Amino acid sequence: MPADLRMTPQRREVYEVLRVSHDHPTATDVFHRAKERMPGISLATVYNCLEALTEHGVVRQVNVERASSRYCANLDDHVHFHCEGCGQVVDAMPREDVTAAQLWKLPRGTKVTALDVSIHGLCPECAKANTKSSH
Amino acid sequence: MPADLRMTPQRREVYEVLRVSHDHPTATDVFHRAKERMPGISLATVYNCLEALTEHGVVRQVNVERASSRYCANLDDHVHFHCEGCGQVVDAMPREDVTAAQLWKLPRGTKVTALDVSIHGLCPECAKANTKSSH
DNA sequence: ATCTTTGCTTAGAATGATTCTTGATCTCAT
DNA sequence: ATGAGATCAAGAATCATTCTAAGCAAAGAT
Repeated sequence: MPADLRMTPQRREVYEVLRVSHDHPTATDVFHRAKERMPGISLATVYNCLEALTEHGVVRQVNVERASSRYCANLDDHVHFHCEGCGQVVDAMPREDVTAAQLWKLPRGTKVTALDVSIHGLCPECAKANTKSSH
Repeated sequence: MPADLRMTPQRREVYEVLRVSHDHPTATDVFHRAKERMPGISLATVYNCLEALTEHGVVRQVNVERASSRYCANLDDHVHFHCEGCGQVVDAMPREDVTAAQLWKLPRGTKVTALDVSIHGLCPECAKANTKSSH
């Protein structure tokens, strides 16, 4: 945990919710889960905590299209797969090191700081259901 | 142009604005530009037209973090580079065919329909300015 | 130990992008 | 022409998120 991030009870709780959740909850989801153990916490505080944690690189913000941001405590290098059937978001690990500059033509002198990839499609369950229902 | 997309004057104008714009305008940007030649057009109509055009695959919606959606008439396979310095969004073409399944581990049976990549960083101009100012 | 500064939390208001609603208008096949 | 189904415009509504103001709490200075 970064030294310059003051770990208040609220921040600790928000982080703990994310640490044990593997479903990429939204701020509201986090709020409801945190509330179970810390009934006084407010949604604004959850937003503040998520912002502080994100800025300090302790959690990742995951944006899918225009929907509410989701959050994730998995800091390993990974991308997100969004199932268009059931809406779930799951992590996908790279097969090997992938860098943007290797894969896309960028003007000479461009500095890449982050590569943000979302894969859209159907998870195995939805893909199967889809095949069956379509004949 | 898809046969099942009725090309009303408003849709034609919105499409035309995007065709001649290479700066990935937001819905509001498109609204202002369309208004110059079609003063009666409303923002709601621009949103409706953008939705219709997007659904028919004639334009692409580009989402950058939580900011307003941007739109783009470039249908070639490409990704978007976002400069954190000046905020511009530019297209980047793939060096060769890139498929999600090749690069990331996905559960067996996953069906991929779209790969959405945003590269964040500094464009050559901002990168240069940044280096200079930092010493 | 108390004062002060600074940052955190809270509730509620405000913002801003987008979507919805309604009634008018248009298109096109019958 | 006529009627069904789209589309348009204006404004209201929604929803995620951010801002504001006031109270609190911790860390350091006196």
